Amino acid sequence: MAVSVLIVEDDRNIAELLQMYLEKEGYAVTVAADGAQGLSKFRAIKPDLVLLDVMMPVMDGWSVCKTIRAEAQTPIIMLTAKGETEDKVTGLKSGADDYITKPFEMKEVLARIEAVLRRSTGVTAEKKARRLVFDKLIIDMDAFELTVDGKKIDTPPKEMELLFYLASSPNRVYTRNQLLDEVWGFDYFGDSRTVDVHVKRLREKLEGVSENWSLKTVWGVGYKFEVTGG
Amino acid sequence: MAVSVLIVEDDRNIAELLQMYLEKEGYAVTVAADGAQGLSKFRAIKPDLVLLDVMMPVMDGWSVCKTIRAEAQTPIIMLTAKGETEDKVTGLKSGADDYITKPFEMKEVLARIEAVLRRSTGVTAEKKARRLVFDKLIIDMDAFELTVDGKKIDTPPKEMELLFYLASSPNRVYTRNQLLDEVWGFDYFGDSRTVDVHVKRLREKLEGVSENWSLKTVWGVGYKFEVTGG
DNA sequence: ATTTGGCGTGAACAATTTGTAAAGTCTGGA
DNA sequence: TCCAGACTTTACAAATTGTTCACGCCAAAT
Repeated sequence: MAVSVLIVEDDRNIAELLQMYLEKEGYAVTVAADGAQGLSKFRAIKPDLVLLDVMMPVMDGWSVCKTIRAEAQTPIIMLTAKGETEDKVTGLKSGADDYITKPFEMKEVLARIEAVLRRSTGVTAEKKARRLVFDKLIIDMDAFELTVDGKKIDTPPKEMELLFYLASSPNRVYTRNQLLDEVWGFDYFGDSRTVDVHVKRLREKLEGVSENWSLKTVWGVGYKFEVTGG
Repeated sequence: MAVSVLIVEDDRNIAELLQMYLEKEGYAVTVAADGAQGLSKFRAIKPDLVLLDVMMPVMDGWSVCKTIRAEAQTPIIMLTAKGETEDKVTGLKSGADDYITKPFEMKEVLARIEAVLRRSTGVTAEKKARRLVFDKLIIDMDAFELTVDGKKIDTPPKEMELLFYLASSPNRVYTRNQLLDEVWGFDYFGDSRTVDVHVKRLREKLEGVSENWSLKTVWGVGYKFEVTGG
């Protein structure tokens, strides 16, 4: 499957240039003309990487960057005008993975994209992403640690795995049976109410920490890890 | 190319039911009425997946399962009567990949088929669009969210499914009985006026939002989701 | 205009689903 | 073996949804 790149850039010339070049290199490219549109396209297509301009109408690059970071680990490369060096700090703080200054050469863009993808897929190709970061919440399956509001919370395996699974696809609903299949294993034949109990215990650990996400019940269907735009 | 499924089941009703549903989902279905026939058809068409009943004349499910396993890695899902929990162990030992207990819901069968295929090959039948977008209206069955005019509207399962079904084929009329079959399930025997009530509640949520679409009554026939050129 | 069957609506009732506490079971380590 | 923590099951109240029913109105046919 092709690697997909979302370009968020209001200057149509630059956007088209990038698109043309990247498509020639075999990337699947989507273009958004402002921050708001970028965010909505991001949610719709879940690209492998985002090229994000800083100066944009409607919603600037930093905001988009932070919002994306609150929902996903997708690598982000920021594009900014020359001379705004202080932006670099802001950008990296907002969660960007790399940083390119205009005017840039296409070769450089390509090189950086490949570097970032290598870095992130080097982790995700073999293993899946084993670490999820949301606002005030870190789910680290490598260290097997749950960090809530800066504090480590001792959490049993099943709860960790359940939360990790739900949070891996924010906003998506899973039925109890799906969760039993995926978290407990397809050969598990227990009562589906077991899920309820684990959700309850997770909620005790997570409640009141952030307005941006929560474990939500979808009545008559199941559960989801809901993330509201930050 | 279509994904092919072989159903080995001696109960003609169940077999036809499964066939109908799976074909509607885009699978190429072949049916065999007993174990021996199942095995010979398996060898002839080499399906991508096998649905295998346990209790059958001529050659029971376990034997067929073991024989298939000796020749191929094709995923196998066993079908068995309720309450025979020890069969679960036997089934998994015989090499089955999953296990469904009768009576089952079609949705669950589909979910399990897709789960097994995803595990083994990563290929499933074409997915339907699970998300419909109209002017000021988003029906998202993955997140199980109805968004009207930018606001999320809390909507019960039946209403969501009914709206989704109607909106999947805009301008097409469905009779109450068709809707009961498709949304409520073929085995539902309630009053068809139930549909009216759900339509009414949907209309309350949707009224006055857009000129471009509406839930319309087709007198003497049924309902449709009407979309006027946008 | 009248008639007839279909439809909209509100409310009562039934059924299902969920939150939660608590008890029971399992498991690995001391 | 015993213990402690983790997991599962059970039970029941509370919340939410699904269904039925009755009544009055409306569309279409005569």
